[in-house]
Formats: sequence, structure tokens, C-alpha cells
Amino acid sequence: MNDLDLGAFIKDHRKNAGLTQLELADLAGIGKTTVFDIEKNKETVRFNNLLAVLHVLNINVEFKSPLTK
Amino acid sequence: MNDLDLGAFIKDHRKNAGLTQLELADLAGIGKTTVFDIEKNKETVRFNNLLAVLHVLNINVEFKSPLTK
DNA sequence: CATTATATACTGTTTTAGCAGTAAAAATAT
DNA sequence: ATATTTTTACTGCTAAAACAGTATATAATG
Repeated sequence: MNDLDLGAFIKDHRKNAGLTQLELADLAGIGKTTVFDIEKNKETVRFNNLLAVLHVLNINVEFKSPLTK
Repeated sequence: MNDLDLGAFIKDHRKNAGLTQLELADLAGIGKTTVFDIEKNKETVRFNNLLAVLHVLNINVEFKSPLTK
């Protein structure tokens, strides 16, 4: 389940939006290092920073349990 | 979109699993304070800690862009 | 090729999340 | 009601995420 490479997924969407890591970082209001880390699948990043990146790239997050699905 | 109250969602599933915050924290391998913070929608928690909680509760995370959807 | 832009990597520093411990408030049970 | 459990809240302390700056490597462009 969801063994998606989130880093690659984000990088792909960033490229698609024509943004550099630095531009994405600025738009998301975070440092370039963090964007780099996120694309490298560093999971110890702060949730809000990840959300900021996802928001800029128009990526949605959904939480679903097998029950409610 | 997704203005879901993730904290309440998690709390609900925790209750449903018959777990206390402390038990969930131990199962997830994190501190009780962090579980409390997560249920209070503190978004500055580390992503891996949130994932650990979601994993214990069998909650899946999905990332989707309007494009690929 | 050379040149520019971008990505990766590595610093030192600052900020803060995470933590256990404790205590008090709220909920649950007896 | 009064125990008991659970949750909420508040501490310092420590570890590490975040950051800008810099440097090198890689990729793209002329």
C-alpha cells in the first residue's frame, strides 16, 4: 500500500511546474535544503513543511482507513 | 479540500482500537506528548512520527494531484 | 567545447520538536 | 460520591531539523 516514492513524485510535479528547488522553497516559505531533503525522502522533515510544498504543487493528501473506505 | 480534522480522525481511530494515548505512543515508538500534539493538530510534528501513528492505526496516506487523478 | 543553471553535498549556527517527569483537569468506573 | 483512569498542560533538557552560506558535481544550453 502506497509504497510510492513521494520524493520522486514531488520532484516530478516540481519539474512539471517549471520550478527549481530554490523557487519551490521560496514559494513554500522554507529553505532549499528542506526541499532537497523531501525529494530525497527524508521522513524526519516537519509535517507542515511537507504540506507547504504539496500545497504549492497542488498535491492533495488523503487519509483513509480500510474501514471507512 | 481536505479540511479534515486529522487530529480528531486519529483520535477516533485510536478510541476505536481501544488504545490510550500512552499505549498508542508506545506502539508507535514515540512519546505521549507527540501523540497528544498530533491529536491537537499540531502540524510541526515530524512526518515520520505522524506516519508511525497512522501505521499503528492502519490508516493509509494517499497523495494525488488533480492531474493524475 | 565552454558557460550557465541547477542539483547535490557539506559546513556551523539557531531554532525547536521530542521527550520524560510531573501535576492538574476531565472523563470513566466502582 | 470517590476512586481510578485518561487526558491535558506545563516544565527543563537534549537531540536534531531547519537554515544560509559555500563548494563541488551534474545537467542543460549556446
